[in-house]
Amino acid sequence: MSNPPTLKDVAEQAGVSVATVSRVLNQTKYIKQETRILVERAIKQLNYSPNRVAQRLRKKEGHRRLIGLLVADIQNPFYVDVMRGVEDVAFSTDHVVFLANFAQDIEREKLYLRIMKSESIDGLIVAPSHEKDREVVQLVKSGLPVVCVDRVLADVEVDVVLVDNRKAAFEAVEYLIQRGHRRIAYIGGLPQIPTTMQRKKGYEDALRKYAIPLDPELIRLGDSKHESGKRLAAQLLDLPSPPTALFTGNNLITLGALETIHTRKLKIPDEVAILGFDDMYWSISLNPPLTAVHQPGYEIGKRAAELLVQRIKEPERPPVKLVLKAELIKRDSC
Amino acid sequence: MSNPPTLKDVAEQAGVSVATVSRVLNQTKYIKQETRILVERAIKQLNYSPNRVAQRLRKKEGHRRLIGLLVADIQNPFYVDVMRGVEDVAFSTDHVVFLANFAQDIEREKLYLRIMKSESIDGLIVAPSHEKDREVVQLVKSGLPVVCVDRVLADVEVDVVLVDNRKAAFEAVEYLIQRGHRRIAYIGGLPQIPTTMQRKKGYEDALRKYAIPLDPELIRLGDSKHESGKRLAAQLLDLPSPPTALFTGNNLITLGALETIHTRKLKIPDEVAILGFDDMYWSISLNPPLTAVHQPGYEIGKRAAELLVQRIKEPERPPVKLVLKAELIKRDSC
DNA sequence: ATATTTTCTGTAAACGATTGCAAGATTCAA
DNA sequence: TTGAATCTTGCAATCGTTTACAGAAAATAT
Repeated sequence: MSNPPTLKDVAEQAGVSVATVSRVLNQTKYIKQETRILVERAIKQLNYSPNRVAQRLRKKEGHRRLIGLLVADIQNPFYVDVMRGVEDVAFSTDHVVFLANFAQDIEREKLYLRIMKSESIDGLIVAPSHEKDREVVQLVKSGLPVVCVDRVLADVEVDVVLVDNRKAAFEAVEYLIQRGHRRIAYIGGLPQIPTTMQRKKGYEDALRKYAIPLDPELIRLGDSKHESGKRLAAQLLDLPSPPTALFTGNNLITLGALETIHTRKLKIPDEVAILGFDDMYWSISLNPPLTAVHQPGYEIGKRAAELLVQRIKEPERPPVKLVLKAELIKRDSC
Repeated sequence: MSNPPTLKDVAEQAGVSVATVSRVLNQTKYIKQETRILVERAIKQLNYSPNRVAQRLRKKEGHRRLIGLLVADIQNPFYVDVMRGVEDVAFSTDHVVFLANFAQDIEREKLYLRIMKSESIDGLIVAPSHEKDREVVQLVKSGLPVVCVDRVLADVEVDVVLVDNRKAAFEAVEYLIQRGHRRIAYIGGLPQIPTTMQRKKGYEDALRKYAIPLDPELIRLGDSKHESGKRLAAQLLDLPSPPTALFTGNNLITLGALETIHTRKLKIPDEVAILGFDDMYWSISLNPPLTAVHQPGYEIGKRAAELLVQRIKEPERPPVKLVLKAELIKRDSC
């Protein structure tokens, strides 16, 4: 109903000018005790709090900064961890995060990028949907502080935080081979996502090292979501000569594949083994406890946020590539 | 580096006044074809997009609206579903959502409410941390369109979307009793959260109906997080006369309790049964497939967003309470 | 031909804050 | 008492938009 009180309202209530009120709020020196008290009382009476929209418009160097966080899929627990990391840093460094989820949808990503830009954010953390993502590249070039997480950007210098996906995938598949598997399938996500291809390369590296022929039938790419994991796992298991082990390219795919295996009442790992990229904190409660590649999602988010905060302060610092360690957690699914 | 182009830049480039550019952008009639083309070309050349901060400051009505979504815990898959529901509606009705997660921390909730308010959002969807949440009540009273999800607010009229928690809990516990359990424990979340208490009441209703004495030892409230589920389950299992079944108050608690049970290598449901409030789409892949109360999280979010959009358009509409159906999904954990 | 209506465009005042500048009020020294 | 130095405040411009108002140009009517 009634609009929130403005500086002007406070000024009238206190009988001073808006400038004075502003100065009280911004802790400038040279304010008489009396007026300060007067103004503070008025602020309390009206329950005034400054309009950040106006502040952002006016100030170049605002106090509490706005950082955008654009993630690929909020349903994926990995990104939830990233987000928590970002948020904790933001909170403790007096930043606010504007989160958007584009659900692996390129159109939505574009829209949100436009919106973030025009919300005049002070910096952006993003997992670009592909290496050449034009919109993101343009944003970087325009001088906006940007940090990429999980996925890299080609042809442009930018801070990035991720794990060595190829190596992690290699180690995972090597482990499967060491456990005696020869027919190993890879279920990946969207082909344009850099991690999908990096993990595929790691998978191929491992097969090559052990001289296992690559069977294209055993490589299936989907859309990075639960449903595609379910569907592709079913396709693979229906093969005349089905794989004995599944290497699944992300959390959601893993859960989808598990669902297929369970509805078919297959025994893991005896009838089919599974190893997932991305761990979940409840992996131990899955049936059976899942062997998985653990990416430090929270850490990734935290580091990315720290880099961003730094870059906002010091825009000319040369870009950094931070490669964190991924770790294979051995449990009982293979 | 270079600041983003403004209306003024476009105007200069096109050789017209800023007003004209603005009119082209806002599709006003009375624009000559020639100038329109001129302006559009300039816009494209400069890759201009309007500054929404300035727009929000200037306009009261008629641009892409900003709706705030304040959730209690982004790690909880239930809220992720809610969020997706909200986001889908927002997207298709030309709204933008500003998401914040207060991680069950009252201080953080307060901060984010302040921030949302001063970001001049057009409406808010929130899961208040307790019934009398002063900040939220004040926001409602100030006339800001607000919709509560999952949790109610006392003493104030406001749109709300939730399930009948007491009834759902009652049915769940009744089911446990029918399966032969007599010593049933309840592990709840934070005591000040309305749902914690509603579910506790449902639990007590069921015991009372079957004349099972209430043992206060068997009721444990924690902080709604994974870790507390883990810890409280351990306490319960260490009791001289431990419960034969656990009724867990939310997703994260359920996963925590499962972890405890699994690290102790106890057989579910023979040695201890478990029934969780809140289902997860991968519940079937848990060990064993989890029996759980399914709340329609996506639907809750969707309905809440619809109500909010409606209320923004028509602020005087009387408040609505939408009670959706929760359903017990019977699997193998009890 | 002029009068009237309809198109088109620019000027300038908002929106709610911050801030350089200058003037008025105090204090203090001489 | 006077002059300088130090506080304290208000005026007004500014950030990037939208929009009421008015004036100019074109189209139409008389």
